[in-house]
Amino acid sequence: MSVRAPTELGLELAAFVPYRLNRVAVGVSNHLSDIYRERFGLDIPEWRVMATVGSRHGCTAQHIAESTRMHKTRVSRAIAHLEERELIERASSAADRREREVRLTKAGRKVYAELVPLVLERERELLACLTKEQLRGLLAGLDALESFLGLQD
Amino acid sequence: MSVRAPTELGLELAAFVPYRLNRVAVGVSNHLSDIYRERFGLDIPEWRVMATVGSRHGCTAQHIAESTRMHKTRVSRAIAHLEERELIERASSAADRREREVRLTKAGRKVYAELVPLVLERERELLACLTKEQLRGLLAGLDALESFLGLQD
DNA sequence: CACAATTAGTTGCGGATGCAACTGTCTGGG
DNA sequence: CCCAGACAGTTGCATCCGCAACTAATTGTG
Repeated sequence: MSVRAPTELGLELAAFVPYRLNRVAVGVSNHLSDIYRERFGLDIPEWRVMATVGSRHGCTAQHIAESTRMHKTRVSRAIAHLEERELIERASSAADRREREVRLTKAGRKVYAELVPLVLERERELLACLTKEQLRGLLAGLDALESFLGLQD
Repeated sequence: MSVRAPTELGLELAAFVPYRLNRVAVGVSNHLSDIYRERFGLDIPEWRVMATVGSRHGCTAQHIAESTRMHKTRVSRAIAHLEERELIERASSAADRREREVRLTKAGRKVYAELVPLVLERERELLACLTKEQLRGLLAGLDALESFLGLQD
């Protein structure tokens, strides 16, 4: 199956899947970030840290970095900002004092509890533009690409 | 606070479509950039400028910015780098002297001619991990999402 | 024809980011 | 028991990026 005419010499970015994927991912991210940026003042790394910490009962920066695939310095700085805003708190782990256990504060849990439903609703709105077959195909395509690229968890 | 099942209110990033799209797009972009970064020393903005200019016979920075949806300053700086490397050249437009017509130099056309087949081959390799059904679903999903997000050309 | 508004493109600046080097802590082979 | 190496996390530094302000040229409107 050919994506474009095989005789074409040039490259049309608008039909080039890596480029289209990037553009759609950025568009979806912007569409979503309206919520956590404008309403809660979070940027992308901070939102991802909140999402990761909120779905567990405490975790390390190392775990957040692996889970979100962000660079450890990006995680470190996002954690520092969130700690300043008192949305998360850290305690040195007793078992390994190199580690610091990250948890949501009461204020952080409040933000998380407000934010998650809004974000899931945005996802639902977004996916509503797809037919069931398109959604199934898109998810299957993402599965296959994640597998090919070694991105599975 | 009330007891709740984490799967009801919690958010699992690994199953969250905006996050999966971003991760796959970054992975695909890295997979692709091995070619233009390591073999030709181009970064992403430079590669996109080359791809846009190469498929036309001269265009303006404005056109490149619209076509690639990059910020005009990002385009301006990429063009400056490529001009230093003598892969592109600029000439003031006679019709509108604010504009500068961007073209590939001979060296630029050589890089473009080598690069495009390699990049298209990478895209083919990537898409080969998908079944026909998955590819059709993915492309249909991208179409629908681009339309929903107002990203059509 | 004059001048305000618009457009193409560049640049100063503050903030974000990744890499490498660093601190402090843990661990395993001798 | 000790020290080299590994590991968690932070920070200095160079670079990248977008916003806003700027220059220069064009267009529209009276």
